[in-house]
Amino acid sequence: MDAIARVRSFNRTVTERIGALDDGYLSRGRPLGQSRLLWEIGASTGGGAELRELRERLELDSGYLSRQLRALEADGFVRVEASPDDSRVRVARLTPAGVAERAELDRSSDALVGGILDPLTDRQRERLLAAMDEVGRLMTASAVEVRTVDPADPAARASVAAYFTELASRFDIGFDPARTRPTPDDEFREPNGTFLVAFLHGDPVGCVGLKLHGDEPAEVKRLWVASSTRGLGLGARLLREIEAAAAGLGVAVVRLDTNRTLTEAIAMYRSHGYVEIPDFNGEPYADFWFEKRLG
Amino acid sequence: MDAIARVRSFNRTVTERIGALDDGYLSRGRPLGQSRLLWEIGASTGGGAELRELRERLELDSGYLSRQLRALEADGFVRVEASPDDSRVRVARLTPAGVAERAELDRSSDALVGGILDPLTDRQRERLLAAMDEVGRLMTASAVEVRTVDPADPAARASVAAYFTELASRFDIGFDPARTRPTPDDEFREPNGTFLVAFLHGDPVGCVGLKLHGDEPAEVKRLWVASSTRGLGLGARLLREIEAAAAGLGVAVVRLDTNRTLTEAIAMYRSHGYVEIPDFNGEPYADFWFEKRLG
DNA sequence: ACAGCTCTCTGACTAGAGTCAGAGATATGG
DNA sequence: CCATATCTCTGACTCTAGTCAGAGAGCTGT
Repeated sequence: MDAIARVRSFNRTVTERIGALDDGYLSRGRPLGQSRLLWEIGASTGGGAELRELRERLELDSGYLSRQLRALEADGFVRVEASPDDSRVRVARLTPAGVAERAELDRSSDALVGGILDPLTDRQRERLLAAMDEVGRLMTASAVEVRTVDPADPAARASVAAYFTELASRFDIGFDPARTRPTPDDEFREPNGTFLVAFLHGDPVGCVGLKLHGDEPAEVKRLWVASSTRGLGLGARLLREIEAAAAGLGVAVVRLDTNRTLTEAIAMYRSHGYVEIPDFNGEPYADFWFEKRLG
Repeated sequence: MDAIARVRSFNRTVTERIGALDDGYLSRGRPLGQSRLLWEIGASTGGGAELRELRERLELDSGYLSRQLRALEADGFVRVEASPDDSRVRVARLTPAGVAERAELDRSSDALVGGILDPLTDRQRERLLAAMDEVGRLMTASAVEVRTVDPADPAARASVAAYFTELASRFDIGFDPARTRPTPDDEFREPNGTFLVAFLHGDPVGCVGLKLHGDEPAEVKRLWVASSTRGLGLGARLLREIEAAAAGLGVAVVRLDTNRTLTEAIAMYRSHGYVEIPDFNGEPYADFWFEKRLG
């Protein structure tokens, strides 16, 4: 059976069984949308959910959301009131009855999950959960999109900021961006270089920059993967993609530096054909320097 | 993370990505139901699909199906005509335009599957497909329902018939039901015994019978698993359930006989605590006899 | 031949989900 | 303070999906 047929067959089995999980929401005699909304309002931390945020999360039309909330209000599960900060913004919060109802939804959904797990032996159950985790991880990995982005773009800025924060927490000597060798935006922009950002559901979850040095080897910098997406092979993917971009720009050799605390990164460089070389840039935070000949 | 949370998380990831596969059907500007129908008609072998069969397969209301077909006819994708055998029955077949349209649907659905698989490395892809197979298998296993059924019930009859057919094809000396020791229905009925059938989507896919012998050990017979559901642990499950049923009827020891060609069954008996004993029933087709003390 | 059944079709509904335009209230920068 | 933008709400729609009752044509056993 070829790959596509296997995915299709998976799709059939899973949608049939997992699709039934939505029935938990339907089982309380309320349209699915309202139950989901009830659930989502309850999921918001503490004080309730701003409507605009709900709209964004659930991708709902504003008129539609409004009507759904009215229905939930009529049932006494939700109260909608103006936000104290900005009275254009309205905030939905569950009433005690709403909290109870949501707990009931949870329970019936749990029961449906139980219907899937209970007929299995412990060993089968463990294997199913492990396989589910694997499918979930790899499908998440495949949902990640890597795009060339201008280094001044908010997504690039956020990525680099997160990268620096990460360095500060990992390096045993801390990290001060001011002490590292600076790289102005322009050096990550064609024709001087390029910058890639990995997005998951629109949020940046990784990045990598490339800085050309004329005939000298180009430099790979700012390779970062959000902690939420570790283990998906995203670092390797960014590395592959930046190497491909470099090759496309006529680069024959790439170099990079790294810190001794970044052990996974060092292992990854070695396993992807990078070989250790002496200090080539005097970067104060670096302990190791690597090089790879492309193509 | 507990089991239920893991299933929920799987659900979220998968429905988001896999749900998109339906978009392939929607992408041609036609309601989902019609595209599915078009696809299903094309999937029928050769001459077209009988409406009653389509209705059954897709669980559609007869009026609803009729309307959908009219729409597809109006688009020139389908012709519906009376069956030559029975002119109450109508048969839907694709026109050449319909065949082309269906191929187009296939292509856009393939492209969506590709969108999932393409961003992955070969190794990741192989792991994803393997994990999908595993999830599919185990979720199918958990969809199997084992019920006590009267031995005269059509599902029980069909199971036993399939069991005999299987024996005939496996035994090196063939199998003639008339030569085996007969078991009248009543011996698989309480208070003389019991009979379990495993159902998948309403179809029988396995069975097992129990025949009491007063204070003597009870006998497990007719243990069968459909070839379509091998490898799901269904044989072991039926064995467990019949042992539980036996224990519930006060049985302390169960026995069974088996043929040397049924090697998986023999291995299963051994691994489930059955020990070999001498011939206790003179069954002409048996080569091995086993016994297990319950509880 | 005809009663009773099977199969399909039509008409008349309902419900959920979602879209769109614009009104009204409130904030904010200049 | 005014123009402009933001946020929510209402009213008026559309579409898909699906249900139900009953009519009409055709088959089958007696």
